[in-house]
Parts: sequence; structure tokens; C-alpha cells
Amino acid sequence: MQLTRRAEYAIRTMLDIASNLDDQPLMSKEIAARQDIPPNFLIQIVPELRSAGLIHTVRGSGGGIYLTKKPSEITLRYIVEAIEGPIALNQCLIGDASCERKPRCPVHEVWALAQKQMLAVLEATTLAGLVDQSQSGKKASKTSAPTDVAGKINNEVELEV
Amino acid sequence: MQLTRRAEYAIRTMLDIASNLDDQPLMSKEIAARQDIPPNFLIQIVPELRSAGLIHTVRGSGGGIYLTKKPSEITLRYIVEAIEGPIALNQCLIGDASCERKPRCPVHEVWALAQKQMLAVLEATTLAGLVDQSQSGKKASKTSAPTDVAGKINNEVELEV
DNA sequence: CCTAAACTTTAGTAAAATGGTTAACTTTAT
DNA sequence: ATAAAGTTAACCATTTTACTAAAGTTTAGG
Ligand code: FES
Ligand code: FES
Repeated sequence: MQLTRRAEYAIRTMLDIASNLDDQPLMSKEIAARQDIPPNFLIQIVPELRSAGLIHTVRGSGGGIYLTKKPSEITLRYIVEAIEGPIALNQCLIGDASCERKPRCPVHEVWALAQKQMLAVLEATTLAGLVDQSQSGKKASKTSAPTDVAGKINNEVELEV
Repeated sequence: MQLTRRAEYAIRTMLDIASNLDDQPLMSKEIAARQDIPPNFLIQIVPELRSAGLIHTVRGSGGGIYLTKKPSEITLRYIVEAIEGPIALNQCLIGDASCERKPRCPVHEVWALAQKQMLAVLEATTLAGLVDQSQSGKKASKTSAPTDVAGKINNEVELEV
């Protein structure tokens, strides 16, 4: 029921790159150092982010990593699922998995709702929002209040089961 | 990020007992058969439910299991946490775990909110509600509509971060 | 063209979690 | 007594997790 370190590191990495103002690509080693990620572990995670289409990598001397999309277009959910695959709170909630118990299982829809609520939060959160928040946090919240995400959720989540 | 089989089986077990109308205790073997649980696995789970205070067990011939509390007082969250321990979507969200990154980590409150949303659903769901629903489901919903839980959530969840 | 800097790929690995099974033990109704 | 229940503890194979390591590939710059 917990985020893996891989995914946690992937989030930190994406956040690190999104916070970068220069337009030159960042080296994985530097990111690892800044974000307290085992460097040898990160170079294993980077290709996964790449094949998920989240980052672009430049090989060779002077190479590095940069984002493929705008930070405002990258959600927390997308990053997590790029590393861990589809998020599911129970086995029977994975994609099309047809659980034979589903029709008569009264708990199923409860898990489905719990998952929906959770995913709504992860989906309403973009890299841009996070960077924005951490920067405004440094000097007495300027732009968006931290309650922003909650506000979004309230409007976006549909609660029908 | 997924419920373990242990917890899933625990839920089925609790549900099975709650659905039982007789006042005589149920045998773990019978429950296992009804709920598709490996019997030898269940007899390992039962003591955990007992030490969590959820069930009362009677040893010896003619013994079995019955609930300690009323089904309306047992939430889904409580059952899951009885087996898996505190639910936390990320390591830094476990109890008092003081993550050194927390102060400067912009993602933390997002995970906290996602978890809160999820837990709200699991907490609004009681055994009584589930039994009620599965029984009314058998003959064209009679009492509470399946949207019940959602309705509850809408009112109960506080969305401030 | 050669070398160092960067990502890529593939292996390997120790420790823990997962999902079970087995068997010896204790309690209790009959 | 004895058989029927739950209790306890140990065991086990497999998978996942969180890393480490090393050989390979691409590319800028001298
Ligand atoms: S079938 Fe999905 S929770 Fe029971
Ligand atoms: S410190 Fe909790 S999510 Fe970063």
C-alpha cells in the first residue's frame, strides 16, 4: 500500500528538472546529489522515464536530461504510473481484470471509489503546481495557496459510484 | 500500492461473519470454504483479527468465531489496519515518521491529501453498510442505494489541506 | 582520431515481503 | 477419553525491493 522508492525518486527527479531554469540539460549525477538519490539507482530509473515519454535524454559529453512536456502538463499520477504501472488499490481493480467475485462482492465499489478519490488528487497535481508552490513557500505564499489542490478536487471529482 | 491477500481475506471473513444470522459461532474452515480462502492461511489470519479486538474466538469442540462489536461499528479501514498496520501512501506519512525532507518537500501535502481522501472512504464504510447493500442488491435495491457511501463522503470529508 | 563525459543495457544481489503449508499444542464439549 | 475446534511457531518458495556493478555506446572537444 505504499509508493516504491523508485517512484519517489522519479518524482524528485522530475521536480528537480522542472525547477531548473537554465535551458541546458541536467546530468543525472547532479540530480541524484541534489535530491538524495543513490546515483546508481537513478541511472536505472532515468531510462524508464524516457520510455514513458516524460523526458528527453542527450547522450555523450555535455549531455543530460530535460523535460519533454511543459510542467503544467505533467501530473503526479502520470509519473507514478510511468514507474509502477497502473495504480490499483486491489488486484480486482487492475485494468480489465475480471474478478469472478466482482458481481457479488459488496466491497468492490468501495475500493473503486477510494481509488478514484485518491487518483483525483494525484491527477490534479502537476509539476508546475508543485514548483510554483515550493517557490512561493520560500517567501510567504505569493501566488496559489496550498489549498489549491483541495479546491480543484472539490470541483473535479464526481462522486457517483 | 495494493491490498495484500491477508487483508482481503480478513475483509471477506469479517463480512462472512457479519452476514451470519445465527447466533452460534462460525468455524474458520467453513468461512474459508464459503469465501474462497485457503483454510490453512485463514487460521493464521484469525488470531490477528482476534488480537486486534475485532472477533471473539471460542476454542474446543463446538467453538468458532463471532464478532466483538456491532457490524455498524466496524469500518473497512479498521479491518485493513488490523492486518497491515497503519495505512500510508508514502513512508513519510507513517505515524510520526519525521522525514527530514518534509519541510521543503512540496509533494508531501499532496500525498497527505490523497491519503485522507482514500481513508475517508474506507472509514465511511462499515460492515453493516456492506451487508445491507449486498442483501438489498439481491432483489432490486431496497434500502440504501449504492451511492450511499459517496453521499456520506461528500459530507464527511473535509478538504482543507 | 582519441579520449573523457555522459547515457544505456544487462547482470547480479542481499534482504524483505508475500502467500502459502505443516505440524505440534491447547482447550473444551460430549 | 476423544474428537473437534482454535493457537503457535516454524518453514518454504517465489517475487519484489532497493541497490550495486560493469561493460557498452554515443558525442563533444582537443
Ligand atoms: S471483487 Fe473487487 S473488491 Fe471484491
Ligand atoms: S517528504 Fe513526504 S512526500 Fe516528500
